[in-house]
Amino acid sequence: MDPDDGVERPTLASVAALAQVSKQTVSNVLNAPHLVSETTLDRVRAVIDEVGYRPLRAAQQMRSHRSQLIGIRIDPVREGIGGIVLDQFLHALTRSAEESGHRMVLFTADDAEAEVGAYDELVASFAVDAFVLTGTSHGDPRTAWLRRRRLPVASFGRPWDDPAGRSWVDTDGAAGTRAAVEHLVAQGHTRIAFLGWPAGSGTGDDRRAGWSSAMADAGLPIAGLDAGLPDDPAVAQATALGLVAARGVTALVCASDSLALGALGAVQELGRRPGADVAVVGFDDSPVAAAIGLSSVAQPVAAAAAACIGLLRGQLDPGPGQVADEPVLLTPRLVVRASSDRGTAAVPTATPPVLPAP
Amino acid sequence: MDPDDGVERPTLASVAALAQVSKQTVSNVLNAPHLVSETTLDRVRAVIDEVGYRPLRAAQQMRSHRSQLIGIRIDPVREGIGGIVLDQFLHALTRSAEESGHRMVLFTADDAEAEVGAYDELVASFAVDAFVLTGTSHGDPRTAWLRRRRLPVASFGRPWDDPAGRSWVDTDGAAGTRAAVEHLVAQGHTRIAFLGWPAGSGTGDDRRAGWSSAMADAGLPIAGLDAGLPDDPAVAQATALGLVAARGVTALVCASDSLALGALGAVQELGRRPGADVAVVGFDDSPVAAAIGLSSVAQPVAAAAAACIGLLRGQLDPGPGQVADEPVLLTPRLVVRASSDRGTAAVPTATPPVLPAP
DNA sequence: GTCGTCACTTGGAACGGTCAAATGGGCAGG
DNA sequence: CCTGCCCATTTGACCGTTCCAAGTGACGAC
Repeated sequence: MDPDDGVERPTLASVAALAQVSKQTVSNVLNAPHLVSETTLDRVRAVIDEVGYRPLRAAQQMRSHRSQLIGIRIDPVREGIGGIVLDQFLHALTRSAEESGHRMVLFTADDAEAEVGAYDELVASFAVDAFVLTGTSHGDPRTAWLRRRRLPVASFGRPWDDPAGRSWVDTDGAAGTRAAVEHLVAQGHTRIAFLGWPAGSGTGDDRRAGWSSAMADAGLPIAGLDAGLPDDPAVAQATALGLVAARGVTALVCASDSLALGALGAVQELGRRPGADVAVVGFDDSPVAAAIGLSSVAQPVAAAAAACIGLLRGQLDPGPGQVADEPVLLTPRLVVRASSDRGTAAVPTATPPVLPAP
Repeated sequence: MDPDDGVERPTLASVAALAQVSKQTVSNVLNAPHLVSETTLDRVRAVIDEVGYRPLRAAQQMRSHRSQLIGIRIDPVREGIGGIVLDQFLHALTRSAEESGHRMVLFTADDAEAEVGAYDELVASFAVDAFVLTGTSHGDPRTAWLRRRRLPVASFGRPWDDPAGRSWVDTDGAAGTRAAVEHLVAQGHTRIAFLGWPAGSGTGDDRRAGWSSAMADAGLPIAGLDAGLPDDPAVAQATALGLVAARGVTALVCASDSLALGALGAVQELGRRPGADVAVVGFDDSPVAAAIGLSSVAQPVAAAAAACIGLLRGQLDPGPGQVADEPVLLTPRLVVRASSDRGTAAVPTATPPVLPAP
C-alpha cells in the first residue's frame, strides 16, 4: 500500500525509546561504551542491531565539525601510460579510508588556482576533513592555503622543492632502478643504459640516481649511457636504437613504461630478441607491462595509500598512542617478465594460434 | 596571537546580523530570491560575498535529507589496458557532478554482497543521494536493492540482461566498429578481420555486429575472419599472425586496444609495415594507443558522464521541465593514427635519435 | 476610517545527533 | 545517621539550516 516501502529511518530517539533509555545513553553505547553498564549495553545493542540503526553523519558533523570525508583531486588528463598508478592508488586509498570510517570525495581542477577554489568549496560546504595530494609541487599556492587553514594533508610523492614538508609518502625510486640494475647484472649484462627524463624532475633524478649508483657499485661504466627524453615511446625508440646499435648496449633501465615500450620497439626493429639478446625494464608496472611481458618496477601502491591515511589519522586525532607524523619511504618491487629474463622465452610467448573456422 | 588565524566560519545567523535582516531572509536570498526585495537582495548579497559565506551542507541535509553526494564504486582491479576508460569516465563524472553542485564519493567492494553492504552504509550514514553503476550486470542483487529503495541510479553500459532498465548511458559499439570498417574500406582494404571476445558478452557482441554488418554493406566476405579470444595481447598476436599469413588479411578491427596491441605485434613479427601493409584499429583509445600510434575507436566519455548525471538529476528532482528519463546511446569517434593510415609514415615515426653525449 | 490584499519580512520549531552539567541510587567512611 | 563520592543515566542546550505560520506596513477599495 504505502508507496515508500521503507520503514521510517531509525534515529537515536527511536532506538532510545525502544530500548527504554535516553538518547544520550544510546549515544554513549556507540561512542563511550565504558560509561554504560553491561546490562544496558547489551539491551541497547540488541535494539540497534535489530532496527539497523546507523548514526547520520550530517547530524554528528554539526557538533563535531567532522565530516569523515577526505578530498582528492582527480586529474583532468593522465599523461602517458603511467597514469594507471594513480588509479590503483585511488582504489587503495578508498579502501584504507573505509577502514577508519572515512570516504574519499573527488574534485577536479584545471589549474592551481581552481584547485584552491575547490579546497575552499569543499572545506566550507562539505566540511571535508583532510586532503591527499598527488602532485609533488609544494611551492605552489595549494600547499600554502592548506597550511594556513591547518588542514590535515598527506601527499603521495616527495615535496622535492620544499624539504620542510613532513607529511608525505613516496616510493624509493632509486631503490627500484637499483634493483633493476642488479637483476640485469645477475643476468650477465654489462652495458646497461638508462632511459629517463631530462634532469630537473625530482622523481626522474631519483630513478636515475639509483641506476648510476648501482652501476658504480658493480664497477660498470655509465659514460654515454644516460639519456634524458620526453616521456614518449617514439623518441625512446629512436634513442634506444642508437644506444643498442652504436654503443653496444644490451640492457635498458627506463624511468617509465612508456619509455620502455619504445625501447622494446627498438629491440624488435633491430631483430634482436627481447629478454634474450637485449633486456628492457620499465617503471610503474602498468597494465601494458603485464600485457606485453615487460619487466617493470612496481610501486607498492596499497602500502602507500595506507601510509597516507595513517598520516592523516595522526593529524586528525593526535592522540598520545599515535604514530609520529613521519615521512614514509617505501621500497618498490621488481616484477621480472620475459623482457629481461634469459631463462624465459622471449616476447611473444609461444601460444597456439586460435584461428576462426573458415 | 590567536593560534587559529581563521576567523569564525560565517553562518546564516552571522550574515543575517551583519545585513540587519533575519536568518530566514538570508536563506530566501539564496533559495527563493523572488521573495526578497531588490534593496534587501543587494545588501544581503554584498555581505555574503564579503564574508565568503557558504551554506553548510550538513545542516541543509538535516532538513532536506539530501547530501549532494553521488556514490560510485571504484573497481579493485581493472583488467587489461582498457581500464583507463573508466578512469577518464570518473574524471568526467566528477566534473559534470560539480556543475550541479554534487560531489562523487568512492567506495570499494570485492563482490556483489559487499557492494550492497556499501550501498547500505552510504545511504544510511552519509545519505548519499544517488549511484552511478559501471558494470552492466543487472540481474544481480545490487540493482534489486537499489530499486527497492527507490534510489536514483544511472548506469554506464547497457543492462544487457535486463531490458526493463531504462536509466542507462552507453556507447554504440557497433557504430564504432562500423566506422573502423568503413575507414579501412576507404583505404582499399577488402580482407578485414575482427579480433573480438568470445560470443556472449553484450559489449563484445555489439562491437562484432558493427563489423559484420558494415562488411556486409560493403559486399565483403567475413567467413573465417571472426575470432573470439580472451583479452590478451599474446593470444591476439598468435591469431593475427595466422590470419595475416594464412588468410590474406590486410586489416584487423579489434574489440579492445589489448587485442590491437597483439595484432600490431604480429604485423611487426611478419615484417609488414603497420598502416602501410597491414592496418590495425583498436577500441577505447587508451593512452597506449596514442603512445604507439594505434588507430582506435574513442568512447565519448565526457558526454557519457554528462548524460549519467543528467539522468540522475531527472530522477532527483522530477520537475515538469525535466528531460524524460530516457536511455542514451552515444556514437563513438574513430581516431585515425599511423597504424591504419596509408597516407602517414608507419610506426615508428621518423624521430631524430637523441643520444647522450659519450 | 476601516478593512483586505499584497509584498516583504520575521520568529520559532524541527532535523538528528553531541556536549556539559545535573540527577539519583548505592555504598563506604566518619 | 549523615556525608561524600562514584557510577549510571538523564536533562537541556546547541550545532546551522529550512519549513511553517504569522507579523508588518503600504496601499487601494468600500
